[in-house]
This record gives sequence, structure tokens and C-alpha cells, in this order.
Amino acid sequence: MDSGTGRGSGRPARQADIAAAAGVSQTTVSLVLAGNRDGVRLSETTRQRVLKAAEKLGYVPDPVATRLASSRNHMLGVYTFASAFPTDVDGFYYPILVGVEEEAAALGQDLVLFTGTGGADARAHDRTAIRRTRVTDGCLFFGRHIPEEPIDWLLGSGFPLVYIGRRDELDGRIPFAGVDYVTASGAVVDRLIAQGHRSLRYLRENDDAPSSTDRETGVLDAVRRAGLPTAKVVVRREADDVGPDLVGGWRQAGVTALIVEETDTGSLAKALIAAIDAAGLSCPDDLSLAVLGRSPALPEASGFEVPRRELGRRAVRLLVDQITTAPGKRPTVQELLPCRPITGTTIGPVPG
Amino acid sequence: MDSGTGRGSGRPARQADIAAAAGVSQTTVSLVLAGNRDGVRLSETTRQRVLKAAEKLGYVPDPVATRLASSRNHMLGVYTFASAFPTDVDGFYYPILVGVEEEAAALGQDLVLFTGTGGADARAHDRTAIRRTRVTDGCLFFGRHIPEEPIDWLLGSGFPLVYIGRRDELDGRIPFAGVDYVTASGAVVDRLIAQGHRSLRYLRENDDAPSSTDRETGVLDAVRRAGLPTAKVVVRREADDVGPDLVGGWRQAGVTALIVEETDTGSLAKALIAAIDAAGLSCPDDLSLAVLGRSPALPEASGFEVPRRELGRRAVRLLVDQITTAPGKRPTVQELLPCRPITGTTIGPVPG
DNA sequence: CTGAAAGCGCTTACAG
DNA sequence: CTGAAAGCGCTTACAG
Repeated sequence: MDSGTGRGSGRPARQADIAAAAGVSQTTVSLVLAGNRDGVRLSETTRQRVLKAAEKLGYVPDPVATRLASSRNHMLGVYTFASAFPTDVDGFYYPILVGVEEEAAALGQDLVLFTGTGGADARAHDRTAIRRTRVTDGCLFFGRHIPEEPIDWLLGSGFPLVYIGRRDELDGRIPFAGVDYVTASGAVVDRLIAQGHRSLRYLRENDDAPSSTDRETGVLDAVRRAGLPTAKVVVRREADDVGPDLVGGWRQAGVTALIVEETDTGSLAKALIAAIDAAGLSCPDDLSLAVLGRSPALPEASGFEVPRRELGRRAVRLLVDQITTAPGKRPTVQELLPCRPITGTTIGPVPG
Repeated sequence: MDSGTGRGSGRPARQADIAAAAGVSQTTVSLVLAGNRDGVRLSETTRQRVLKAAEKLGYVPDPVATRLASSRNHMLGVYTFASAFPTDVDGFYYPILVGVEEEAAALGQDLVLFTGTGGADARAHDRTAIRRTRVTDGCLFFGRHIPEEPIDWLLGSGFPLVYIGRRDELDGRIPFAGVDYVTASGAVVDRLIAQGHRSLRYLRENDDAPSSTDRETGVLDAVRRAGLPTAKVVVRREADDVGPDLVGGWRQAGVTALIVEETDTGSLAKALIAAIDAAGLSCPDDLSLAVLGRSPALPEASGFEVPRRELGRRAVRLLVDQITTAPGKRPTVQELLPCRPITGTTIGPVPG
């Protein structure tokens, strides 16, 4: 009831209240509270009077009004085109989100999670859904697939955004923080070849997201570097079609090393690991196995670790950079992060 | 460049643009777009004209302006007084967040994660930090400890909020969705006693959060119901002070059953489990063990499971209920959810 | 050094 | 059935 304490007064104090209390204009209050903007000089007496009144009234700026009037509200959006986020507890995306949260906190930004955006249904991601992101100063997007039209529209309107994951759509105009799957995958294959393997198979999903095609590129590059034939290396397969017979057939054909990609669903790597087991084989004694990305189904598998947390942090930093750069001179920043190799226990010399 | 497509036009369309295109006033546009508010009747011709223009311009309402002018923007806040959220990947709070996200999506609400609020430092949770929550229509709070003043202030200003976890501060005026630890803990002890145990110890943290005191209450109630002495049952201990000697001492004294609380840090249960192991004992052969809440260190332990995901969902529902109820007639809703018992493998008959 | 005024994009009485 | 006007709480030229 005592508005002097700011408690129970029913209505939070606004600048006009401070102005009345301090006997100055609301403009002056705004100026004082905004700190020292260049070119503006306030008498110390006024400053103190305003500050004291603000303190007494328990003033805190209204973030909504601030956002409407200026163009910053220190809120960053997070919008996903992937399913299973963040509902899936063991989800692929959670570590990324953790990184996003950490860096956002470090930079004094709050996060807006746009919900109901997890459906794989691209029709849900229309302009209406996506324009919600404009409450924020800028937005992070992710998911294996991207609806180009709404992103193009946001980009065209000068809204700062950063994609998490490499993207080459829209003539390379999409800023992103991604992962260098090409190099990491190539290094894994190099290692296999150094162990003497000459006949290998790369099992991948039948899905052309950049993270999949980049892994394939890395694998094939390495195979070529070794002077080996690439023809039969790549095998596209659904997780449901991966069984012991597939693995058995490969062995018959003299294959000694298997490589599999670990993506956001994780189902393919899991299926292969199960199939190897079901075929009564063990790694690396019977067969070497490499997983491109760490699989929860076999964490000790050899391969590499996707720097998901760092990816989140990096994306936030790039986004804030954009936000704080004048729209005219924003370069389209595209960055790839290196992966940490995992020695693991599933790669060994060629058996026999 | 063609503003008719809404692409590349530089500036998103607003109601004024639609008004100009349709040859009506901006008010009319607002009215049409708001749907049929009672008492307002628009001619079908006008409606169609406005709708078509809006479609053509790719209009999407600006949530910030909407929020400032009205009082809803379909954003819910999440603010935590606990540390390790959501940074800790195996965090206690993540399943709650998942529930929050699910229900928010179901109810068409976006989520604002207030960051930098995870510090245990209560001084950070001042009015300024907390008033940020007012960008949203209402806010969820959690954490074992609560700074009363800012919450009192928000409550007093009529801002809808729901605490996640039982709270009795502020004369019971804090709405919450909590967990019925009393009943769940009592049931666990009942089970121990039914197995013949007569001498038990309840190990708890030295921290008086409601979730801890409620567990203790449940334990002691059950002990009393069985007509056993309560004197030595409760033991307060830091995780660092729990070792094999403590467990050994209890056995010497004839204790046959141990109960430990699993809280957000999880350190105490983990320490006890390690201590039992280090003492060369196994459960339930040498000793029965119950964990009040599932411990990641021993998921198969007997006890109960805190319905964290459901807790999140429930809290969102209560919050939205509040938001959609006129400020005058909002009851202070306080709900407790039941826990799911875990049979587990660590409770057995009294040895020997 | 300070204030009056316009404006951010909406909603909501209030008039016609 | 529709429009002119005020207002939400700020920021930002623009005058003095």
C-alpha cells in the first residue's frame, strides 16, 4: 500500500512516477536511467535526484516497452525444426542447449524457447510460426532440415539469426556455427587404414542433411587418399533394415572395418551395434568399428565426439556479434568447429 | 522488393499497411484480426478485404506490441533459484523442464528461460533480476531456497506465478505444484518395517528445504505408527562425512535398514551407496537400503520416483489457469503430486 | 543541461 | 458497422 516501498502498490513504478517524484520530465528520467549516452550531459544534482527516486520507488524498467521503443531486449530465441526436442531426455540436442544457456548467461541474454516447433511437419514452420521469433533480438535455429522460405524471409528483413549446423541453402547466405565432419570423419578412416584395413563399409542414413553428406565426403576423401576403390564403400540403409545377416554378408565379402554415422536419432548406430552383437561378433577382434559421433549405445566405440556444448556456445556468440553489428556491415559468418577424436576400444588391426 | 510477397521488403508488414491496402482504418484491421470479439460486428465484405490484404502482405502480429497494448503474449517464464540448471546435463531439473516444455507446447505458450539466475547467491535474485519475468504472462519459479522479498513483491503486484515444489513461506500465499514426499516416504518405511526391520537410520542433508523436511516427516510418522522409538533415527550429515566407518558403526549398533534422501545434488545418496560398497557390504543381504527419490548412482535401489516430468506439466497448467482467471478471483492453488513406488532390489528381510 | 513531442505496433474504450 | 483517439512504457531525435 505504501508505494514508497514498491510493495503491494498494485502497479509497478514507471518512469513517469519517478519523474513526478523527482520533479523532472520523463525524458530526463529515461536519460538518467539509460546511463551516459554520448552527447548527453545531465547535471549531477538531477542525476542523484532521479536515481534516489527510482530507488525509493523500486523501479525496474519494463522489458516489453523497452523492446518496443528501442530494438534490444537482451532476449535470444531458440527455434528448432527437429523433432524430439527437448522432450527426449537423452536427446541429441540437450548438450547444445546447455552450451547455449551457458553462453547466453555469460553474455547477459535471456532465452526464449519457441515451443511446438519440434514437429517434423514442415508445414507447421510457416511464416506465422517463425515470425514469433521477432520478439527476440535474434534467433538460433536448428534441425537437420530447413524450410527455406521463412528463413529467407527473416534474413531478408534483416533479422539476426544463426543456424546451428552447416547450411548451404539460400546461396550460402545463412550464417551458421557447424561441425567439421569432413575432417573428423576422414581422420577416423585414416586411422582404420593405418591399421591395415583395406575393405570397409560406411553405413549412413538415407537422408541428405549436411551433417550426413559431410561425413560421407570425409570418408570417401580418405578412401581416395589411400588409393582404395570407393565404389562399394557407402551403404544407405534404414535402421530397420540393419541386421546380423547384413553384417555377416559383409564379412563373407572380406570387409574388415565398419563405419557408421551417429545422428540426432541415433538409431542407425544403435542398430548396427546390436546387429554385430547378434551376429556373435565382437570388436575389434572380429571386426573394427568406428562411430562418427559418440553413440550412447556404445560410448567406448572409437570415432569422434561432436563438440555439441561448444557448438551451442559458439552459436550464441556469433548471434550476439550479429546483433551488435550494424545491419549494413554484417558479414555472413560461417564457422566449423573441430571434433575431439575418441581413441575408443573398437578399432584394431585386421584380424587373422 | 515486392512488398506483395512480404519478402525482401526490409520491414515486416504492420496493421497500418494492411489498412492502407484494404482502404479501412487500422482499428478495423485490429478488430478483424482479433477474431470475433463480442459486441463487435464487422461486415463480411470488410472482413474478407482485410483478411486478403493481410495474407498478401504476409502479416504476422508483432508480439511485443501486442504484449504492451494488451496483457497477454503467450509467453511463460522459467526462473530458477537453484544452481546447476540447466548446465548440469544429468541435472535433477531437466525432466521437470521437459514436462514444462511439453505442456507449454500443448497449451500454445512459448517459454522464456531467464538465465544467470542459477547462482546460489541470493543477492543476485533482487527485484531487478526478478522483474525481468514480467515480459511474460506469468512465471514458474524453482529451487530449494526462495528469496521471499521479490516473490512477495511479484505476488503483491498481481503477477501470476507458480512455484515448483511445496512452499510455506509468505503465510502460505505462494501457489505451487509440489510432491507428496510425506506419504511416499512413509510408505517406504512401512515396507521396511513390514520386512521386520526395527532399527533404522534416516540419512538426510543438513538443509531445511521443504522437500527434505517433508521426507523426514514421512519417515518419522511411519516409525511412530509402528510404535518404534524415533530418537536416533534421523541423522544429518554432509556427503563428505559419509564413509564406511559410519556404516560400519551403524551395523555394530544393530541397525538393519538405511534410508537416504536423494535431492537435487544427489551427493548424499551417492556417498552412502559408495560407503556401503567400501564397507564391503551388499544390499539387501547385509543391509536393506531405501532411497527417497531415484539415485542415478543406483537406479535399481528401492524407494520411489519423483514425478518430475508430471510436476513440470502440472505447474504449467496451474500457471495458465491463473493467467486466464481474473486477478480478483484467483484462489491460491497448492497441489501435491503422488510418487511412484519403486520396488527395487535393495530391500529385503532382516539378515541373520 | 533539460523538456515537449513523436513514435514503436498494437488494443480498447468511445463516438458516430 | 467503422473510425478517430488515447494509451501501454519506453527511446530518440529535435528544440530550446
